[in-house]
Amino acid sequence: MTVDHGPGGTPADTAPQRDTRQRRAVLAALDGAAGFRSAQDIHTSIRQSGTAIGLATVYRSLNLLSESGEIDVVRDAAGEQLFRRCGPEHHHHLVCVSCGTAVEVESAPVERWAAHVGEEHGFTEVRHSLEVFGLCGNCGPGPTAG
Amino acid sequence: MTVDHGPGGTPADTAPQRDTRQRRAVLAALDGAAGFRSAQDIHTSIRQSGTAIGLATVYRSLNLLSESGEIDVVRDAAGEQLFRRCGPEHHHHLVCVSCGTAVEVESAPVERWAAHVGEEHGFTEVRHSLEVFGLCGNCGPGPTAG
DNA sequence: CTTTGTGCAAAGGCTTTGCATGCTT
DNA sequence: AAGCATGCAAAGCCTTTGCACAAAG
Repeated sequence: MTVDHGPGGTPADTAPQRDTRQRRAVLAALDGAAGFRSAQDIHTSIRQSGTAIGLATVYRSLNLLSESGEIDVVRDAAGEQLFRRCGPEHHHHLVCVSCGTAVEVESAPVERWAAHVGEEHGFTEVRHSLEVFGLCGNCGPGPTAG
Repeated sequence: MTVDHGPGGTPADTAPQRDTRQRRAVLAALDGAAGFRSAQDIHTSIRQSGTAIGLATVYRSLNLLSESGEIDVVRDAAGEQLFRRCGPEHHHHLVCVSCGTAVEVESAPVERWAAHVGEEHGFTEVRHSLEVFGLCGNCGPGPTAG
């Protein structure tokens, strides 16, 4: 899944970024989304809401945002990057494979487990990526959903 | 990280596959590897060992193998697919980011945690993908490695 | 005015696909 | 003999990059 905050946790190397309409639109699109969204979805969404913006700009903004640690990036099975805005703390997501809704979940046990496993095998600078997928209550086993 | 056995566990829908030299070479390359390898690495490796094979064939074989559940597929941060042969059982890997060595690790606690988290949020058909990365003993913090 | 951001389109990398031929069964 | 597998190369997809213009500070 590849959640990538970077090995060191919080990058915090926030370069002075300008305040443009496009940059704001990207943030807004992220905020308005229930779960993870692809760059192209975000691009389409912004355009549909009336703001002119290029796909390259969306990618550039998204990359800056993720480098600043302001958004999380995961990668789906197809290799497409998915973005979501959330706090800088380390956590994981429970993602609905049907509607894309994502819930941030407590992961303390996993954090410990990962650290433990790493030490046990003599690994250092241990980090991990984890995503949990499933069908949420709304999309769950029903007449049309599965 | 996206380990993809498919939602149902073991696919087992093994279509009759032919026994070709190339197919064998791919399996052999996987067996001879300490950890995960990219399709292109495998391709190069096979050619270097004297077997003629096309890149497309490597991809096709790898895809068939993963669909049959004979190999695991993960995806690195760059979006490249990495393959590794391992048993059909569900497990996870501790991967060295430097040399690619992969260790299969006990994951019972994580299995339970994932199932628990899913239920707690009303999710069904819960599955997960997880990889732990780090520097192994050989590549660990040293004069040139870190 | 200087610097950074934007747009368009082309390029880039990884992966898949089309079509004729070879090998497996 | 029949059919899947192979090879090569072109196409496909997502993403990044180059260059000139516009906007932000």
